[in-house]
Amino acid sequence: MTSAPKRRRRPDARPDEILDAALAVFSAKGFAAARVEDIAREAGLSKGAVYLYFASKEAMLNGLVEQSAGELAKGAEQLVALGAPQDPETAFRGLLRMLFAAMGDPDINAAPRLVFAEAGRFPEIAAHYRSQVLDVARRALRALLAAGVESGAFRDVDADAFMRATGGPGIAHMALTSIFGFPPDQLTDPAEMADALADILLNGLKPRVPAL
Amino acid sequence: MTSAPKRRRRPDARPDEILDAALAVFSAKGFAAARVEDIAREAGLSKGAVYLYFASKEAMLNGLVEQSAGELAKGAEQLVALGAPQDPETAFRGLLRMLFAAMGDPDINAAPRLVFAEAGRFPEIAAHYRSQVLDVARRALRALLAAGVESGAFRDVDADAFMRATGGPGIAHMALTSIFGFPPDQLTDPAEMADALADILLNGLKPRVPAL
Amino acid sequence: MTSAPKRRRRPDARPDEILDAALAVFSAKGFAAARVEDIAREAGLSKGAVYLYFASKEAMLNGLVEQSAGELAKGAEQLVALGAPQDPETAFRGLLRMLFAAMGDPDINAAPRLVFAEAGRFPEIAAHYRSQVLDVARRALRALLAAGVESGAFRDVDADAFMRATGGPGIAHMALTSIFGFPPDQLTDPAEMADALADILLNGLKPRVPAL
Amino acid sequence: MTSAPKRRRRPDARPDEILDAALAVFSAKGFAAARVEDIAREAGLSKGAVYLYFASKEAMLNGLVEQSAGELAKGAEQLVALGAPQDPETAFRGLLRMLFAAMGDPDINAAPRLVFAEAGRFPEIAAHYRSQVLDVARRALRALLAAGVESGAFRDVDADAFMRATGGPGIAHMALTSIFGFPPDQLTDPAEMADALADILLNGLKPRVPAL
DNA sequence: CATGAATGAGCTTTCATTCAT
DNA sequence: CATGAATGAAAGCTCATTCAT
Repeated sequence: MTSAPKRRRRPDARPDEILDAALAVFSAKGFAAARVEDIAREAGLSKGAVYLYFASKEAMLNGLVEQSAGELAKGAEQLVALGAPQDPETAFRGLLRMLFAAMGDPDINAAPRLVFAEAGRFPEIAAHYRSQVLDVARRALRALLAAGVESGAFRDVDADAFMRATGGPGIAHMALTSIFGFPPDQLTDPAEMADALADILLNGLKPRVPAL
Repeated sequence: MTSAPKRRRRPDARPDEILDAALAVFSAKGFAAARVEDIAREAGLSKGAVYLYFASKEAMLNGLVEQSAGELAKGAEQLVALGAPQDPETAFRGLLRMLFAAMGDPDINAAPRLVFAEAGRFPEIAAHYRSQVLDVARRALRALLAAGVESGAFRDVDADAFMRATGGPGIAHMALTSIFGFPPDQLTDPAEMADALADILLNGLKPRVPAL
Repeated sequence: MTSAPKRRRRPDARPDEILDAALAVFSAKGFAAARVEDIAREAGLSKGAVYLYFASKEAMLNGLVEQSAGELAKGAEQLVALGAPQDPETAFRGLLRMLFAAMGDPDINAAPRLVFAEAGRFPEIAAHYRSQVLDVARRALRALLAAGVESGAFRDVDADAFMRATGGPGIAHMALTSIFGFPPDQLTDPAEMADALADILLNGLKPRVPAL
Repeated sequence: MTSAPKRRRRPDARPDEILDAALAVFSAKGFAAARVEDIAREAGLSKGAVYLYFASKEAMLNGLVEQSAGELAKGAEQLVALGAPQDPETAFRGLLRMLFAAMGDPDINAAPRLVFAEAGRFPEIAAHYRSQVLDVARRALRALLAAGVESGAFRDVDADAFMRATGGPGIAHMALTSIFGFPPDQLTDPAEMADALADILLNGLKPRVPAL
């Protein structure tokens, strides 16, 4: 509560503060159109100070992506690992709920949105995301799928199709809400949306009755 | 059919040639990093000539988006309108096949990818896409859903959830293949992928047996 | 006498005009402190236009050095080659006159001064000057010396010492007049200065009388 | 004589340590491109500490020049003053030896090289060097020349020409070896080079035989 | 005395846009 | 219609200098 002395607030928080600011500005203007000075101002620093912590604008983007990729992958993996063995269906519902909650929150989906927008022109970022997020997610989903097949809850569908069926709606949700400002007609609550999806997908994954 | 001297084939094709070139360059470098000179070269014109047809770089982006939005919406609408009344399930399968074929082809998905990447910073583009593509798609899907419910093929699920469940996997497919270069494990053929998805979703949409 | 249209005076003279301007500005401020904008203004162009002809500030320096090195070496070589066979002493006097005339004229010695000042931090420039100017000069002097020895006009002194004895005073002249603004006490005319030097050196190079 | 803790050896040596560091960095990169931080590191200090001793980067350059100018002039003057009365020829040989030894040693000629490179854009430095070094050297040479004339060893040549003939080869030696990395063909030893020069010049300065 | 985080002016370079030809 | 030289407004990055600690 003491007066904050302009300079040197939290000694080691600077890099993270800058990354937060960078995410905000990149997210708002795109990487190429973002100005370092804007990031600096957003972080409460001068332009030059930013370069004490990051060697270039691109270094900030990389730092950002690494940070977010780590969090993302860890989250999904844990969730699946936790619930899968006991009850694949419940684990799947939980996964979708988390996915929609994250993808529907502009603050949380800012990093993924950025990666979507920029990965096309930064092969390193694409590769990093692929190995740190997508591959991890695929493994997690494959495990979940295997557990479900084992328990008799799921049919043995193609893992890549399963990944698209599961993750795709989340991405679509993000795009519709945070990029296009699409007004939701009925299902405003992410959890309800997730449950509605889970309802369709779990039903669709269920083993068919022999007669059919 | 007379021999054309390379240039000035169809006197009015210039704008479209430029838009094609612009799509290629925007897609490769992003709007902000794309140089008008590159677009001009790609179109076989001088830098100055481009400005005879478009008032600014942003005008090219708008033209591009309008063009692509028109095509996209028309395609989806027609497909649904055509097949829906007779056989909603077959129409749905056809829709998914078209979606995956389009989203898996880098030449075709270039425009949607671009819109995804740039809509965040161009509200007009977002609005245009929303009204010309998303709203149209929603109406078409709603009609398809209604037809399916009517015929007893589908349950009456939420339309927005249905849209996410249908379009999402297509977007995911585009991202995985064209942005992240994700290697498909088993399902390389878009049609098979579409069918696998249709299999899951149609099953999931099927009305439950009362007993269950 | 027609009105000069601001743009496009002599179509292909631009690079040379820019190099002239660059020499003036580099010479006045040094390479590092020179601003491209100053060069542009000196050349009657905008900042950006300079980059239509040279890729970078350093490219201008290189262009400058190459240009000047070529002229310099050619001049010295021709002079020596012309007079040496007939009359080494006269050729030597001519060489010194040319050297002092060049080194005493700020417009002419600007390029050598620049090379002196910057070669230390641009190894390529040093190497280029060494091979294109210094080595050529050494060969020319060696030939002159050999001709003089043959004709009995010179003793057979060390070629490198001869080079220092001949070129050094020229460099000193340049430094004293153009760098330090040293006021000449008596010998203001470069030709007289050259002749006074020639008098000392030719006398010193003369074979000693056996008795002495 | 007690063990010094590395830092703070001689309390007043700091300025000189900084000047040493500054000379090294200026010499390597040129004044404009030299960074104060590099100088500080070279001197084993923090960037800020340098400013406790020098008000600005330019102040370091001035300090450096003053220091070196003093040493240089004093050396030459003493040498000439010492030997001139007794034996002008020997004094001249000694002067040349000292000159070549100094000009051939990169550590010793660093300061003169720097002055050569920068005096053009720092009028104060040029003026200081002119009055503290060049004028002193001219007086010393004039005295040596007068002594030689008196003793019958030298002809009465122009003093400025004499200065160029004496100092020029030294400057050339410095340039060839320390700036251009010119490979010496035969005379590697500075003393031999000085003697070869002395041989030519002393011979050239000798009064002519009446008959000639 | 000493530190090093912070500042901000200034520089090189790029590129959308214009316009004389 | 077409060209491409020219413009000039940015923007990324550097670094001399300051100052709270």
